[in-house]
Amino acid sequence: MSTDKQFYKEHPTFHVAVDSIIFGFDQGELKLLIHKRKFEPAKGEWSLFGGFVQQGESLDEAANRVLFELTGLEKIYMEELQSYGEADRDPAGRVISVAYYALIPAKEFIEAGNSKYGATWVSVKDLPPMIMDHGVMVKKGLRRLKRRAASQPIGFELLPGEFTMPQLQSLYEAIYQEELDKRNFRKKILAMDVLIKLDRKDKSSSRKGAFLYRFDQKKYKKLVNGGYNFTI
Amino acid sequence: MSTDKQFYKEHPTFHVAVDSIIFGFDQGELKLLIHKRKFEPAKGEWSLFGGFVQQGESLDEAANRVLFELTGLEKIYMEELQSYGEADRDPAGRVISVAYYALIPAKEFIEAGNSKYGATWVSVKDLPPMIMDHGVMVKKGLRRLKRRAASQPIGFELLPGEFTMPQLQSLYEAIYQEELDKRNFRKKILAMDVLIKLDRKDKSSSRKGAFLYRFDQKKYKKLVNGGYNFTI
DNA sequence: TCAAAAGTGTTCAAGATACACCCATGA
DNA sequence: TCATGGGTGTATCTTGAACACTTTTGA
Repeated sequence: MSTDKQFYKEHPTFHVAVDSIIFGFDQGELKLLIHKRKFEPAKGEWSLFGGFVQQGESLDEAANRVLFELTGLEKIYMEELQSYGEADRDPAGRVISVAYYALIPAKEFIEAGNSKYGATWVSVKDLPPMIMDHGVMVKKGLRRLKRRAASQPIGFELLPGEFTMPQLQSLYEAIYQEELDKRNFRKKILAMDVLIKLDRKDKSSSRKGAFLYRFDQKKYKKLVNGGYNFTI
Repeated sequence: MSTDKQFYKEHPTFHVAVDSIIFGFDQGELKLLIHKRKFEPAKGEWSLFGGFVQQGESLDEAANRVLFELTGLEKIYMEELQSYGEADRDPAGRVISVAYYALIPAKEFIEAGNSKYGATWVSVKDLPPMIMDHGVMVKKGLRRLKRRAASQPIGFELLPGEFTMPQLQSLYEAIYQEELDKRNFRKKILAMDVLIKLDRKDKSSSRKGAFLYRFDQKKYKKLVNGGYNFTI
């Protein structure tokens, strides 16, 4: 075993960071959580939330830790997006960064934006310039979100546990950046038979009120095991 | 700037490796290029081809270098798949690995398999156990290939520049692991209008001979820019 | 002449799209 | 009573799936 370590030792080591593309949904808009960088270089410029991987910590663990330190949120939907390893991507030294994207439920939306880290939600339709390759990461994250949302029920991660049809539709419209026909949308979603309709209404956005639904995780898993394919 | 380096310095560094899932297509079968590991631990067990990232070298460059050193091939289709960063994934020490998948054209198939590194092509339908998390990587690579092949014309990367319809269909059957109807397959492919039919035939597999086609890269790019979506 | 692979069209079913009006409610 | 957003059904078109026979040619 000592010979192997010998072997590995010939090779260089690198700082490894995780950067998170954190999406939220509010006011009918898809938003991204960013902050102003606290140290040089590029101090004061917009940046994703990131941090260095520590000893004994996996990449996933590092990503979850960084998100937790920032927002206090745990058990958030997170998925690796892509690694960024250009030798000169960080002017302050070589850092290999693994980008993750995360979906924050609407319920937790406000608090996350009010954290002590100066986090700010910005609309994905109007993104400011960001440091280094963070803009590239976000673009890639958006593309991935679009594709994933069409083929897997991850949209629900961006909504509260109980939501209305108009809310759900508005979310998909924000992700796809296009308007959908509400009759066809309902038909499609309900045909998949993964929603539970509650007998309560949400009256916060209309006098009539809209029925609340819940996503049926168990039913969904059964369908998937039976070879079912979620598609919107 | 020295303060930043100071800042980075507080954080640990890691060995970073690339591991390549190398697919080839031959005899109607989708195959994977692997070799027997040359050093402890797990010496002599099946392993993907990998290597450590070097100073001044990006991840993509490292992946291409490793593939070149192994097969002598350049300009091969390669794409990052996923990073693997469990703290204990390598028993000989902490290594963060970035998995890539590569598609080797049929033409280069044989030479790659005959390299001095003892490379061996194995059918993806009958994979041997592999070291560490390499089996997991391959599974993920296969899933990705399936999805990509359905939505982007990457299948052509696995064929020679000129190919016949039966060959192309056989490739898709190998990727999807299911049989396709040849009339429907032709209809779909030809309807996309990205193939150039040549007036020559390949007679190596039948007396009648099958017409050769080429993939029309330019036409495809135009279609994509026009919002077209490749789908098989 | 015949074996073996290449090539070709049509029918049917399902899913996607387009589209317009009534309902419930609080102010 | 009326303004606002929620809710519903049908007709048409497009797309995918199923399916069988003829052609070419070298041995």
